[in-house]
Amino acid sequence: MVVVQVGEDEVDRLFQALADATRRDIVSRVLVAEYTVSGLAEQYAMSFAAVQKHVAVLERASLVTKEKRGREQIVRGRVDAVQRARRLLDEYEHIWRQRIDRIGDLLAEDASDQD
Amino acid sequence: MVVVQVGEDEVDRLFQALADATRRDIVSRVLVAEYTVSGLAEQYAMSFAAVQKHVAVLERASLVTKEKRGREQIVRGRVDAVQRARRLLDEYEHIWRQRIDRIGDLLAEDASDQD
DNA sequence: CTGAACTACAACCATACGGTTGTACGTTAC
DNA sequence: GTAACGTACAACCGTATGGTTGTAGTTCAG
Repeated sequence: MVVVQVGEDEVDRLFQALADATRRDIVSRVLVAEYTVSGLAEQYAMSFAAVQKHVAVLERASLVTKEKRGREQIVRGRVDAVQRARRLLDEYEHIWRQRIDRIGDLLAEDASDQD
Repeated sequence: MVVVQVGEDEVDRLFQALADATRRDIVSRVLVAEYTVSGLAEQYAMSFAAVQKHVAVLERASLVTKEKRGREQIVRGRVDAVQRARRLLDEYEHIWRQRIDRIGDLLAEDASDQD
């Protein structure tokens, strides 16, 4: 089977983390440069705690890492998680291509294929 | 800029739709073959209405289409939506590569680059 | 040492989500 | 025409989500 062998709930967390504009913006920022949590919070019109929660969601989804440096916490983006998400979508496209191939097969053979 | 020009809430819907294992399974099925809604519902240990809701979420995210045929509704996967999601993630990787390039620049030049 | 800065976390609120059951309506079959 | 099928949708429930404020613990500066 072509089904990916990553934990389903892990994938859930990945896409769920990406399903918020603020979080996607955070990801694109921390992929470019390092930010402290408060440095990120300054960028958005919401409370510090709200941004803190967003970062926590991203961390649980492995999209960012936090590293304590003195009294501040450095946030960095993890491109490998992004790549994994992209690869999952690649698989869907691959499945779809097989469908196209199968249509070709059906046209070539008899139409007696059901399951 | 490399920033994609798709509505943010549209992207929200896309990733949010993908953030559920049942919905991802539906997508992979309807990318391979056509299903009726009740045909899909048979595949899962949940009520028909629950599956119906999942399909509605996928439809709102443009990941599937529904086409009425007689008394049944045919569900098909839209690979273009999958591709768009994949392309969004591609951009994140691209941003990340630019960061790598920038690090190279900093090493080559003087370290007087801040913003 | 004291105060300010950075973070963590709990409590709370409104809303959305995933699931259920029940009802209603168009379509097919007999 | 009637019964069964496929679908749509509303109402409801428990829980998760995204936001807030408030409190408390570390760490840095003076």
